[in-house]
Amino acid sequence: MKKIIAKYRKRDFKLTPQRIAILRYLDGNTSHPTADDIFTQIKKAYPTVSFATVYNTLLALKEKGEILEVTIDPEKKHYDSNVTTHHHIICTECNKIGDVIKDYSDALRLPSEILKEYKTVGNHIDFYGICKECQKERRELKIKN
Amino acid sequence: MKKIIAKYRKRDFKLTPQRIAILRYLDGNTSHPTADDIFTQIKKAYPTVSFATVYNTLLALKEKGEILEVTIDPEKKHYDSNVTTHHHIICTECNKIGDVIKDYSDALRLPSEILKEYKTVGNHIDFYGICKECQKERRELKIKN
DNA sequence: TTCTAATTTAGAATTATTTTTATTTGAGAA
DNA sequence: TTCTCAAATAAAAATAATTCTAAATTAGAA
Repeated sequence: MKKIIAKYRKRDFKLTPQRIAILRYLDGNTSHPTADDIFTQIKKAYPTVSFATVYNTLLALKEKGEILEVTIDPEKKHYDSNVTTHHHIICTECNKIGDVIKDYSDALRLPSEILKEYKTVGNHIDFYGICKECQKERRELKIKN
Repeated sequence: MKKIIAKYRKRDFKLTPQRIAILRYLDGNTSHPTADDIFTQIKKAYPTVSFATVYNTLLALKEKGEILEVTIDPEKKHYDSNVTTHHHIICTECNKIGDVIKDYSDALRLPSEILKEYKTVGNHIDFYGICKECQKERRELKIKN
């Protein structure tokens, strides 16, 4: 974390205690939190923190390329501090978002009609599945019924 | 369209004039409209139509598997009457959503760690690019400046 | 034609997110 | 260390998408 603070100090990003708390919370966090998750967490240490601060900070970090906004849950945005190439797998039962560390870029050749029409700049791949815990719950339900 | 009406009449889906108008609007429509787009369109013929009707109808159709909810725009849901395997390409300038008719299912082999953890049920692939019109606009801007 | 459960409507409520505004503060300059 | 001010904060209001509610209407079965 020391490193992180030093890094931001150099980068036109005023380090306030609230921002440091948000950075700390996001650093290495693979839970893909929403703005509300972050707000709830930061509120524990800074009871007066406002949503505006959380959203402002997330926007600033997004613009710096330090975090990604994850569009995968139709109800709300999630945030991911892992900006390296990876994908997500969402449990269709509990909506938990997991990481899939793999680069599929070579596998996705677009049809020539599309390449003619678009200057392509990237892609998103998400997977859907049922996680181990939810599979277990399903088995237990089956036994009961 | 006659066919469509006959099809729904058989399927536990009460056909009201509003619903027929929504079905007509969605049939073969590749514009990936939002609930608001649909509402605005239907209002022309049925000025008293409410958002609740649009959302109710979309939910019913989604549950029947007749349309897909497209989670690609972080601000709102889009709907797609094409339920066959295909993908989307979003223009990063104008946010227009285009179709990519191609099946990549063979190309996406999940890592074994994931296969151990999840019973996989599907995937979503989206592409990002700049569409022809926006490329043109960019060129014209460059000339002006 | 009648009946009834499903659907529609208008409007209020809810939820996520953004904006506004007045006040406070981090951090560089003196 | 203190001063200064652009940037950040907090509280609250605004906005936008979606859902809920309760009363009125209606599609389609009988």
